[in-house]
Amino acid sequence: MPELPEVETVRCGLEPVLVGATLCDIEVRRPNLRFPFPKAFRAQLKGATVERLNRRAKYLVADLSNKKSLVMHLGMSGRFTIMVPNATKLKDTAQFVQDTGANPKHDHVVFHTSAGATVTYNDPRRFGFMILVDEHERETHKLFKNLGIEPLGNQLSADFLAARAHNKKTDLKAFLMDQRIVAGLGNIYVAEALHRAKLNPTRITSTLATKTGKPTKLSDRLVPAIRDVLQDAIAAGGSTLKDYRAADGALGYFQHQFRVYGREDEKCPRKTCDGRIKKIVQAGRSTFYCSRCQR
DNA sequence: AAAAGCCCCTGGACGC
DNA sequence: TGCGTCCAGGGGCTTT
Repeated sequence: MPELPEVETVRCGLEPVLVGATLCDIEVRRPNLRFPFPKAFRAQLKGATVERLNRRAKYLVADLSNKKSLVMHLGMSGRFTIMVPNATKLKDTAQFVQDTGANPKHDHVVFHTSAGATVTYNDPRRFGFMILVDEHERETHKLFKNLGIEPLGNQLSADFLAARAHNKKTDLKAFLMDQRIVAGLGNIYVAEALHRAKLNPTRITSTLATKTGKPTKLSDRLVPAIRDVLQDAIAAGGSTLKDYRAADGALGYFQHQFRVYGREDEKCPRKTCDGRIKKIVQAGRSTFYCSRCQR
């Protein structure tokens, strides 16, 4: 499910409820998600105060007062819902639960804050996970140490892309999906960024750079395409496919702005292009693009 | 070292 | 209505 814009939307929703809150209890309703919960998971969280809630790539990182960080990944189907004290009247609660559309049998973790709020993690496919890392591991843990740059930070540049693309034989789809290069893009936003940049997802990555590893005009185009699509998606509250919701239960609306993703056989949305959107499979996953204007 | 497969898991859409 | 099949916002791990 969630790529960078969805995770950022969730982070923004959770932040006002969790930051500054003390976790007075945690229900862990099964032994594992994708990975087993860490030993003493509940005990380590209980009584801790959340000092910050950050996002790194597609991870949420809650820094705790006990010098640990709770690292959470939503996998494909993970979502959070918040209930605050004012909405706990039975009728409101029932309505709210119904509105979120989540099957309560997949409510795997419930955080209770001292302010009376409840934050529930629901994840039917259980590809998500939660782990605890020590303060000193916040950047060196194996999940983080190989992560690439944040695409919305100032490290993303044509020079950077060219340097990483130099001599690479993979295609652009794989290049942008590789979290070790740029972290946070996924299947949707790679497709959307490549359309905005007029670049074919099957293009060989090394063509983003000259023989000496300097940027070509192609990498110049790719940088704003990546930034813009992510910023636009965050502004729209992410994308809602199937069951994604922001933590406050709101739907994201960026899916209405998809230019190619899920639009097989539709006309290319670029006004000056009369191509149609194609669907191909790369590395076992669908790719949507216009073969006319994306070269 | 880089790249390609396999796999984890549930549920919704579709065809018969 | 009830199957069986395919597909889905990810990424760790194993194999080439």
